[in-house]
Amino acid sequence: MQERRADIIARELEERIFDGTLPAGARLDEVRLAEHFGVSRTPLREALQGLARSGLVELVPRRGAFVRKLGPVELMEMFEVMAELEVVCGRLAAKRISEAALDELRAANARCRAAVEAGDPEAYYAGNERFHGIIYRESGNGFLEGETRALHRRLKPFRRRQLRLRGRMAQSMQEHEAILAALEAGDEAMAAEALRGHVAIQGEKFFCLMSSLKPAAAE
Amino acid sequence: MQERRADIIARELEERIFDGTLPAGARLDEVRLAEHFGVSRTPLREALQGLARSGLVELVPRRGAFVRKLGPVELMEMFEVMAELEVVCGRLAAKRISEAALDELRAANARCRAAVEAGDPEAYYAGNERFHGIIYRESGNGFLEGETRALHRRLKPFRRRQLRLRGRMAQSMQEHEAILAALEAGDEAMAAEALRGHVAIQGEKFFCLMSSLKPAAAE
DNA sequence: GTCAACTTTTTTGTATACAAGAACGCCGGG
DNA sequence: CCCGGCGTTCTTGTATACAAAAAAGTTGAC
Repeated sequence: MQERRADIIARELEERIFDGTLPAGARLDEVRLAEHFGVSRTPLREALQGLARSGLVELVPRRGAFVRKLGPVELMEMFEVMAELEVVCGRLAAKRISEAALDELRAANARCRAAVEAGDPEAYYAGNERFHGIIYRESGNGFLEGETRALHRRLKPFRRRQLRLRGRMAQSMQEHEAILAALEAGDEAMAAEALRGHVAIQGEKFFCLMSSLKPAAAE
Repeated sequence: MQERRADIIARELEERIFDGTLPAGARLDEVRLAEHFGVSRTPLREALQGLARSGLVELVPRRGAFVRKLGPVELMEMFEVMAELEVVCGRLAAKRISEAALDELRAANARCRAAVEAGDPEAYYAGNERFHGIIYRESGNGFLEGETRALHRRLKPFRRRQLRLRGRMAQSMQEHEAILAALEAGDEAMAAEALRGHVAIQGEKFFCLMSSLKPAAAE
C-alpha cells in the first residue's frame, strides 16, 4: 500500500468535519468509526491524534475525541487572521504575479461574473475560491500559500452560507475587480486594502448572520 | 493519569527537535524511542502522527519517521511569513495594547539593554523573546497569538545564532525602542514598519550566515 | 419518590502479536 | 574485481488482547 490508512482516514474525517457530516461537538466513537472504515482502532486513533494536532478535534483524556467546536470569539479571531493572510498574499502577489496568472485571474473573474448574472451562488463560490487560490499561489511563498489555504479551508463551512445574503455576490464581484486592477497595476498598497476589505467583510457578515440567528451562542 | 503519554512524548520529541538533540533528517526509530520513553510503540506512533501533522516530522510510508529538514527556500519563506505575522500582531497591538502591557514592554526592553551592555546574547535573547511575546498577546487575538508563537518557536533554532553577529544586538535594541515608541503612540503604520524591518532582517542575516557557511546546502 | 452508593458495562489507553514490505547481506556470474 | 539476483533480517503497519477509568444502570436506604 502506498499510503497509510491513518492518512486516508484523517482526510476522510477532515472532509466530514468540514462539510458538516460530523457536526461540531460530536463525539467520535472509536469502535464505530473503525468499523465504518473497516479497520481496527489503531490506525483510527493515529488519525485522531493528527487531527487533534491541527486543531480540528479535541482529545479529552479518558473521555474520547470530539469535533472541536469554535466559539464566536475564536471564529472572529480566525476571520481576522484570514483577512490578514489574504492581505499578505495580495501584497506579495502584486510584486510577483506573472502575466499568465493575471490571465487566470481574469478568467476566474469572468466565471464569477457569469455566476452573478445567473444568480448561482454555488458557481460564484467556486469561481471565488479559484480567484483567491491563484492569489495565494502567486504570493510566491509556498509556506504562506499552505497556511493560507489551510485556514481558508477551515473557515469554509462558515463562509459559504453568506453568499445568499442580498447583494453580497454583486458587491463581492466589484471587490474582485478592484483587487484585479491593483494586481495588474502592481500596486501593493491598493491590493492590500482591497483584499482586506473583501475578506474582512466576510467575518462581519458572518457575525451579523450568527447573532441574528442565535441570540446567545456563547459557550 | 491525567495526560496521555502520547502527548507527553510528542512534547518531549518536539523539544528535542527544536533544541537540536534530534537533528534535521534524523531517522526516528520507533522501537528505540519507545524503549527510551519506556512505553510501547503504540503511544509513540500516535505522537509521531501528531508531529507529522504539524510539520515537524515527515512520515514516509513503510520507511519510517524522519525529522523534517527545511530547505533554504522553505526557511526563507517561513521567515517572510514570520515577519508578516509580527507586523499584524504589532498593528493590532498598536490599537489594543493596555498601559500595563506597555509597562511590561518597557521592563523587557530594560532587560535587553542590560544584556547589550553586559554583552550577553543569551540574556538578550530571553528579553527579546519576552518583548515579542507581549506584543503577540496584546494583539488581542488569541488565534493569531497562537499561530505566531508556533512559527516563532519553529524558527527558534535558526534565529538564535545570529545574535552573535557583530553589532546585531545593539541594532536590535534600537529597533525595539522604535517599536515601543510606535506602540506608545498607538501608531499602527509605524509599529508595522518597525516590526517588519526588525524581523525581516533576521531572515536576511540568516541567509548571509548560511550561504557563507554552507556553499551549497541545496537538497 | 429521591438520592446515594455499588455493580455492571462500555470505552479508552497501552501492550503485545503478527503480517507485509523494505533494507541488508550473501552468493554466484561476468 | 564488480555487479545482479536471492534470501535473511529488521522495521513498519495493523489487529487483537488486556487493564484501568469513566459512564450507566441497579439496588437499597431514607
